[in-house]
Amino acid sequence: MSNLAYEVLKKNQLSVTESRIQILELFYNKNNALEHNDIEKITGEKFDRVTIYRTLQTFVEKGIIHTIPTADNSVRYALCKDACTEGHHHDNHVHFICDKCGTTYCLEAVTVPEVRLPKGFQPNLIEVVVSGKCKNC
Amino acid sequence: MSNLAYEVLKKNQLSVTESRIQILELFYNKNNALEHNDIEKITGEKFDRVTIYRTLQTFVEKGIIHTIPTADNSVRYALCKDACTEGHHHDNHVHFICDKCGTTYCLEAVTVPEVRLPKGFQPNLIEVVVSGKCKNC
DNA sequence: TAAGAGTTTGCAACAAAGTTGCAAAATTTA
DNA sequence: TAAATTTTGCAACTTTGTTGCAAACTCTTA
Repeated sequence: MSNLAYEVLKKNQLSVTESRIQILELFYNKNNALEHNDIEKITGEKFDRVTIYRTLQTFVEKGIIHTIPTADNSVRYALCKDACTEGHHHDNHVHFICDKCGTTYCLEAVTVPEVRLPKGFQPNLIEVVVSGKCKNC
Repeated sequence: MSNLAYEVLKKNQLSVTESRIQILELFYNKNNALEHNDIEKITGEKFDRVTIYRTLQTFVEKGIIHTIPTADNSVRYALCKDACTEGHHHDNHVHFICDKCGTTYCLEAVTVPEVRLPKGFQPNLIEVVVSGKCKNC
């Protein structure tokens, strides 16, 4: 069990459990976004489906991971930068989804451009999702 | 039955049926995005769930409507501009989702800004989804 | 405008995705 | 280490989406 995952849980005042440690490590090891289904497959029968749902939900609430909007209806999760805190996400980076291999990347280096909205619309969060061919395809 | 819906179906070489006309009119009347569930509720028991799914799918394929990416796992559909043709969507406009009332708008007037990607990433489609408070909230 | 070809619909049955309540197990507190 | 608290796994359920097929409808064309 890695110290990193342990410390992140502690820092967020979460009980340290097998499932939380292992699921969190999955995100640290694989450096791109994961779906609920991926996690279920990777961890095999180790954890109940419900536990995985609840763990992901908890991580989102605590600002440890964030969801990525996709045009198909799949829900993907990725690690948040340190700046994210409970209830307040600041992942103003661009997401990239590869059309070929399906991998979803958080392009931390690419910041979200300014968007001019019509009168009356007040922006809170701007999500940019680019799809195309990734560096490995 | 409106001429507009009828003509759009004809232009796209689709058989003209009750469900297609009525669902398409829904989009023309309500000027913002709709979920499958909305349509089911509005039309009541008039059409089978399966028919609605298939109708939406057909419309997407023909480029009559497009899907909007959302961070929650809901799938929303909105009318395409005329430029969209079968298999080729060009809705390079910004989408706005209101945090308060949940309404999803296509901001046709706001075009998607340029995004600089790291080496090796080739963009194909750029989706921008802004959330916040809309003009009516 | 009527018959035949082709398409679409509704039903049933199923599969996948997500949620809830609750007792048992694990973790934390003191 | 024992009690208090939290989390897990199970069962049951709801919602969402898919597939095959016969019946109904739409389109074609003579």
